[in-house]
Amino acid sequence: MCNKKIPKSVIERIPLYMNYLDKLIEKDVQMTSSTIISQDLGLGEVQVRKDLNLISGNGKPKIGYYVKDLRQDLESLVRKKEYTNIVIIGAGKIGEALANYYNYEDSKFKLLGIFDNDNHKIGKVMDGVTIEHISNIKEFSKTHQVDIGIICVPPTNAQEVCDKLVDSNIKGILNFTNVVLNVDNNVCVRNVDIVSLLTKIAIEINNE
Amino acid sequence: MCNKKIPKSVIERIPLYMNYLDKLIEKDVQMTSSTIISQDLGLGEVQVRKDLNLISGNGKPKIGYYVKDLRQDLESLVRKKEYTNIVIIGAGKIGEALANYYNYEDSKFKLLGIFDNDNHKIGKVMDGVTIEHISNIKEFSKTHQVDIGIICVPPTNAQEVCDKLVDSNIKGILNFTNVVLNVDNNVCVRNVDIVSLLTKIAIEINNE
DNA sequence: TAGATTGTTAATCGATTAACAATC
DNA sequence: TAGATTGTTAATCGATTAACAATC
Repeated sequence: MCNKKIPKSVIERIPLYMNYLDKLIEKDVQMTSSTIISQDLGLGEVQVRKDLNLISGNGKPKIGYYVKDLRQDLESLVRKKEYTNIVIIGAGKIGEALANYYNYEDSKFKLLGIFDNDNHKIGKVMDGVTIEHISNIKEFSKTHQVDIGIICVPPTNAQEVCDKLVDSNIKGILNFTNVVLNVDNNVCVRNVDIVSLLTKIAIEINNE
Repeated sequence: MCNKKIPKSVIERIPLYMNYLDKLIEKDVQMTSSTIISQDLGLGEVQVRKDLNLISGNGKPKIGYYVKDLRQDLESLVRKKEYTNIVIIGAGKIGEALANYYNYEDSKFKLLGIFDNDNHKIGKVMDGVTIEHISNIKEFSKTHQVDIGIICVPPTNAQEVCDKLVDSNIKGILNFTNVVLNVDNNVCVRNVDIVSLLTKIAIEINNE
């Protein structure tokens, strides 16, 4: 469908560019350039130039980039519709924190549903969304176009929940457990394990 | 001090190996090998062999590795003392969720303190730790050896809090805001921005 | 025109993978 | 010994950086 394949390394930097451009738009800045962006973000100048050329290709020599156009080019890489729809699985502390997360409101991610397996929680409303039973997820995803599922359940249930999401045709998973999830390679998984992150930091400061 | 410099790419995989070995130890498995590990974790065989050789170097031809010894070699990369001490800055939803995080208990990370700037929260006990005012952090870190600070404050306060941590001689920072923190390069920062993570997933599933 | 910025081509660097000799 | 595993050396791959020509 889209044949412009973006390297992993570039994908890692895209949110950085998006946040940066959003700030420029807030300040009503019209134009920018690879040089300026690279300085402000602490990246290599050529790296930024290559990234932007790949992402947009609308740079003008001597001029640079129109901020709004560039922002739109980034946006179209991320979604072809207005919102990316997400669901949260697991209405515990982490799930709750995510549902309330201060960044959602002005983002293009829309929380469609929260699911849990604890009957005491079903029916409760969290951040304007009613908690449903996990067994409803497949039915739910038939009527709602769910793009990403966020797994915030205890590790023992992680793979089982993951399988349910994949079975519901959800193609993106954000995994907050420390379990290495087993999925088809057409499903995109990213992991946020706090202990793993702390461990990596500990290694780096321990070996300075 | 430690001249065995570990490449970034290897550091990324170390928590994976640690979790894996922990499971083997639970199951009382004595020996393992690069081949087995690579299959179970879905990594390249040579990659695992090279990693383990760099990390430990105690592999025996035809035999493989002693699980417990290998686990200990990994441990000594992460810390030279019993615990890595952490503090949480920001006692909001995210901070609270992290303080209660189900993984802490059996990990080697010890939560020493929680700090906030909201006087209503000071003195409250959260997960057995009393919330203190952020202005106490420097004094606190003189008497406690704090290794890592976790920033869970609103974005507008992130850089200011970061500066306080660095000023308190804390060398590792886990940043839960979407702010690009400005630090000396002897400080190690890792970022966990949910929206950025979701964005990267959205790009990948949008460009399949 | 001169300067600033672009995009591209070539060189370098680092990480992964392949091939293979060494060994318990 | 033969097989399984190790560690190492060489080849490949991808990402970054350097050099430079093109252009508004």
